[in-house]
Amino acid sequence: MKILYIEDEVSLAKIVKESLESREFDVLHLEDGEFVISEIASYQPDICLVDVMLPKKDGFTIGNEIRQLYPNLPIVFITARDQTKDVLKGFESGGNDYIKKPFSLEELIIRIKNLYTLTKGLNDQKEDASYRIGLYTYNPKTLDLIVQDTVKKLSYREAQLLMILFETKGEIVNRKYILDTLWGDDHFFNSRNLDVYITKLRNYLKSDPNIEIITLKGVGYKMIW
Amino acid sequence: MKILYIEDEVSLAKIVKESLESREFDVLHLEDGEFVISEIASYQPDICLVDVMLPKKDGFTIGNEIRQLYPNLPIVFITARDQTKDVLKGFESGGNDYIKKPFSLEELIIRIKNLYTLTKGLNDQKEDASYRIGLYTYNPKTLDLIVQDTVKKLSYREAQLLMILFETKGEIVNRKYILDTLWGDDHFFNSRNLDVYITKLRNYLKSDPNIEIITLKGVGYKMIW
DNA sequence: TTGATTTAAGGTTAATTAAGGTTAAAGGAC
DNA sequence: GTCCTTTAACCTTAATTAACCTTAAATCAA
Repeated sequence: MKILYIEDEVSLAKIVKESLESREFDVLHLEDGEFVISEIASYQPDICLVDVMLPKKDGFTIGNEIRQLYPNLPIVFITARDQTKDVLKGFESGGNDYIKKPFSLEELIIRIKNLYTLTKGLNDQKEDASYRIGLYTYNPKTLDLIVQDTVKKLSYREAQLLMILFETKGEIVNRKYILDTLWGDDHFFNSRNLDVYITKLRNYLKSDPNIEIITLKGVGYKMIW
Repeated sequence: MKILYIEDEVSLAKIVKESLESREFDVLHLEDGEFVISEIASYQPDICLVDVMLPKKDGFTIGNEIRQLYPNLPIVFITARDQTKDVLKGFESGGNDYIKKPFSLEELIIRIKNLYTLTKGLNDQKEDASYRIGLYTYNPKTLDLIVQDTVKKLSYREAQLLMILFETKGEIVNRKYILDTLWGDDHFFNSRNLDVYITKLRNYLKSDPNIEIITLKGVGYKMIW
């Protein structure tokens, strides 16, 4: 996880950078925001940590510049103790947070992690993405299978099976592979179990006639849409 | 091991103090040297860490005062980057050291370390470290779970469970892991106990519909928001 | 070679069992 | 007493097992 850190107090910055690095964060420290846009372009940070009180350009101005080009890049502002909340209000959107000076390192790390996980779905397609299966949308985080207005929450087993079929879309998955993956072995009872779950999924997915879970007898399954 | 730390830059001081404390040092921070003698008398430090550049009374003056009354108390001076060695020469005796700003925490610790001992006490100075859980804010120190205007004070067990779920946000936690961690074993009664606390937490957290504690039957739980 | 028959694999639905949820009451610590 | 934790009773739902049905491949008779 990469953090762009803009702070003019060199003594503080050095300590914070060092501490963050000891916790496996990757930190680039800048003393001012002069070249922040080009730095973001080359460094590709996951989060920005910006001191509000800066000599050349103040932190909010920098924040605005970042927002315009990178609307989903989370920013944590570091503000003076006595600064009012009102000043920050405009920035308290989903992608921002602030922390008061003097701050606890623990608190800073928690806020960074929190903000990052909150927003990572926005920039990063991988983490919070939902999958499209024909007319359906499946969200692996919430286990929700959605079509039009209806939401079906899948059970653990259903979700596991759907993911295997999704991952191998258009290809053949061996029955044995599914059984071993989900139940640990391909014992007779589990085999019948799999049949049951295949039926369930076919049922859940029947709103879209183009989605098919094709049986390849003696071999496995193939899901297409 | 107790450290008396005199530093006027509050931001830097807080981080240094916290970092030292996280390594089992006990730190008393003063923003100036005004009452240093009485503080030493009551706090009984093993070492003093003194910034040279202070607004009211400069660090060397403080050092001299300490020396007169406590000739054997070691003092580490923190000096500005461009300050010459000559200024410090008079103080480079057996009982003193100095470190240049900006300094590495590791370097500081090495210099202090001659009296390093492990103590059990954890850092209890963390002021308002709090966690964000959806619309909620949770303060692990006060055990307050806050949403809008309402504050719910969690019990010990509730807090433990919430922390486990929080730490593993978005990931699956095994039921067994929770049971072993909170109750020491996964006997039947404890298992029912866990169910009770899951219900409680779900209730407390229901103001934010995006927060879910998903059951993965036969496996565990996954908290998302 | 081709259609009928066999057979094993898988499909469907329902019953059973096990896991967990909910609520309330009992027990304990302060 | 009061608050928290544990125990308990009963309820709900998911996972498994079971029974019976269907289908596709394999075998076989003409």
